[in-house]
Amino acid sequence: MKSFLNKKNRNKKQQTKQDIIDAAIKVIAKSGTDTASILEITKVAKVANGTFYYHFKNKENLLDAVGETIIGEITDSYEIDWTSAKEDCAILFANATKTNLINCSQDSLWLAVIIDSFHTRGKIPPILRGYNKSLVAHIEFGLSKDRYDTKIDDNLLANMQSINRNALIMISEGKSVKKTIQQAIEAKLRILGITPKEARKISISA
Amino acid sequence: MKSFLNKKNRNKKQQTKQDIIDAAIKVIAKSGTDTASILEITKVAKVANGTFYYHFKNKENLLDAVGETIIGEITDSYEIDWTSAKEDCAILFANATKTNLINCSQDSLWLAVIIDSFHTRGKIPPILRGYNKSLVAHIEFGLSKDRYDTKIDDNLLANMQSINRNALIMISEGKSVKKTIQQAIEAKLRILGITPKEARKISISA
DNA sequence: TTATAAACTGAGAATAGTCTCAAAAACCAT
DNA sequence: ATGGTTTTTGAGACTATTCTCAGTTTATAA
Repeated sequence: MKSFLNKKNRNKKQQTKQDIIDAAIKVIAKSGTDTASILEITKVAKVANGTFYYHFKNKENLLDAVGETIIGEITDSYEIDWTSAKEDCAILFANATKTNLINCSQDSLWLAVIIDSFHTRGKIPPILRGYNKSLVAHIEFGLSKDRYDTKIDDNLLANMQSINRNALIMISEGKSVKKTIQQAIEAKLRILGITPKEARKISISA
Repeated sequence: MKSFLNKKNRNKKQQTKQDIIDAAIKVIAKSGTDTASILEITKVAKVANGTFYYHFKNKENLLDAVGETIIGEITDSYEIDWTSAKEDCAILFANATKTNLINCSQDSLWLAVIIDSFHTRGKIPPILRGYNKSLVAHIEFGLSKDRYDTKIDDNLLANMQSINRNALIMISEGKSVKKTIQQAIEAKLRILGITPKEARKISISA
């Protein structure tokens, strides 16, 4: 069967879908994933309620799309090949943390959605999966060089994530971005086993 | 106007109220604060829906009562007068953390509710308020003795709380209580500025 | 026993949310 | 313009939840 979809039409459809995602981000930022309702999202997006169900199977489907939209923009900083890098891995890690937190804080709506995404019951939120993988690679490298002094497990990863999350909350509440990021880096390095003094030095120069 | 409430009757009323709170804890542990419904809570408590509204103004009112019930049982370990203590404050802190985490993990339902209470939008959950106050007193003492190396601010407190929360999550997922608590203590001490080696030593002997 | 106030009940009003669907509108190749 | 196709619409079916209230039950002081 011949498709009558031409480029212009596809753009139109895409645009509506994107409008809904954008509206969802606004609504989630305001009321959180759990309480955000389709009805309000379609109202904000200025489309009929039924239009939502033409583009998305259900709410979960929408949340995935929202997650992907945001992940796509903030995960660049993790794509580091630690093994081939020449600099001290603690310094690289500090820089990656900085870039990442700055990326997340660019847009206050996204910031709110990212913070919200941290608290899920049970399963790991999609936004964090990629982060964990790259984090583990980095810590393993640091351990192999005797640079860190810790054990890699769920607890450690959770603590690292929490430090990120707390930093983002502070930033969203208006605290100084620079200072907050410095503190986050320092806390992470200390947990990894860098001495307090050195952790401070690295965090300040990052 | 004379009151016809005698002791027995008052106990009856209190009992019903307590039944509802207990049921709420069960339901919240299963489905979380946000999705727990009054209808299900009253069903579990084996009282009519209307009875709930006789005892509580609304859901928020109930959640406060639940929080208070749990706080009452777990905050004992914080009631330490740091300034008059003779032992090293880091060791005292490690012991307090241990006692506290053990208290929280005694009852799996409470554990779930406490973990759930950590993620709230906006205001600090009642369960955490008392904790913060005592935590600050402790860190201030440690700083005055040059035992710690950090700055007290919201970020630090949030990170300390997150470490507790993550430990409780690990415990609720079946990880070894002893090991998890040790890790939590170690992470907290490191963030406070104790060197990795000493933090490990203290956490192991706690 | 009886009168009175407290405690409880459950039907249902009010509200709010998800999702379906038949019909309408918009789009575009011919 | 025409007609087939895609996209959008919004009424409403369905489900779920909060909360009210008139009436019932329970307890007990007198």
